[in-house]
Amino acid sequence: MSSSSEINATAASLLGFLSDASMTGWELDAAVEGSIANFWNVTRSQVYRELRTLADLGYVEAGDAGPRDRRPYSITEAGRQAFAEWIVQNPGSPIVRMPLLLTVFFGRHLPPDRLAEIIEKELDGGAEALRQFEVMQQAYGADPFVRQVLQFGIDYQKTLLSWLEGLTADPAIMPAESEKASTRSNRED
Amino acid sequence: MSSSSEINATAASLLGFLSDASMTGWELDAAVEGSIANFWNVTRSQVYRELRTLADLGYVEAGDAGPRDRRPYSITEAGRQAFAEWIVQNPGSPIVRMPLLLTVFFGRHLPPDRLAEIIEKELDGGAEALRQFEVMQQAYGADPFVRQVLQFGIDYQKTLLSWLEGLTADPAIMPAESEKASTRSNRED
DNA sequence: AGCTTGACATTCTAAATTAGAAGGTACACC
DNA sequence: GGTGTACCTTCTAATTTAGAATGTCAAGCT
Repeated sequence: MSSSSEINATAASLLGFLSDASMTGWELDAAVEGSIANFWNVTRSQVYRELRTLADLGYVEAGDAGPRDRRPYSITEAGRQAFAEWIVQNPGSPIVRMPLLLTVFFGRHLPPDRLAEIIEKELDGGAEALRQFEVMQQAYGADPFVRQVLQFGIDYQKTLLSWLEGLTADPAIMPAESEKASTRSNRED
Repeated sequence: MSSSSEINATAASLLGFLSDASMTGWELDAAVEGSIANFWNVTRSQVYRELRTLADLGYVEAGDAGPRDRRPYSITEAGRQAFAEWIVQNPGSPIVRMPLLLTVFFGRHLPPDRLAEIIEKELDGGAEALRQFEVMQQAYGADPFVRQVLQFGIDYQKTLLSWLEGLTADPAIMPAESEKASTRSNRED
């Protein structure tokens, strides 16, 4: 009630990063990409746009342009306060778009072979993502909060993977499973 | 390559519903809300807009307006084909926005008490969502594909819940946990 | 019957968001 | 000293969103 200007979660995240160190838009984009991108999608243009908005609000301050118009932004006292006000709020409801679940939902319109292919590919992708998260947890382990978020990524990927395996094992979905894993190792691509 | 007009996943979903029965925009919105809304967000306006687009493309046909401008749409042969072409594609990558994870990620800027509150609330919400999915699985159990999608919802919620419980148990995150579960069963609301 | 209320159904509009093209700079290497 | 590539920001058109605006019918009340 006391604060009239509510910032959105993306802007708030930028403030969050900036409260550790001054950064340019480019660096912020990289920071986002390397951390929260998996559960909070931000495009590069949005980083720059929000940065300008935040500057207008007085929450960040642009330093002098460096080498390639490289402009470092630093958080202001007002910015720290805005961030503090944002983060105590109840987090909003998640918004997800999972095309895979759409495909499975309408799966009865899909040739079983094709579905099997799709699931196989998702299994590969999921395993890869899981590995990524595990590597990141090694690297970023310092902050326990960050560590827990990465842990969620790991838990989630594992859940996804075993669900996918459950799909392949469901006879109502994969009826024509005649040949088992024996011949599997032959085919590669 | 053979098809020039690619439809988006939302439009495709509408075709998916319409392949079972003709429906009005309102009914489609309700169908979406009662099934895929959890993993594919669609607003009402988008339903109507896509319906018009699909009509322009010849994938659906509008029937005569009924009682309250209520206009039933039915899928055409071309529509069935477009849907068939859409569903065999590789599902795109998921896009998620989870404010909760943002909050935890920046959790060190948050008073521990407040974080505990937030987690508690999320635990409640998650338990409720889990119940919902379980009820839905009872009701919609007919189609095994739908059943599996609901199963994913259940698995996911369970993962979320145990992760949240892990958070409350992490001393690096919840340092001031003095009183344990003993008094918990008393409070009901 | 006439009136009121609320649920039903669609359309419209302003704002937010996105993807990615466009424009420009500096550094490293030849 | 010239050239290519990676760096860094800005811009624009298209898409998407939330929800206000508009209107209709049905049921219950007097």
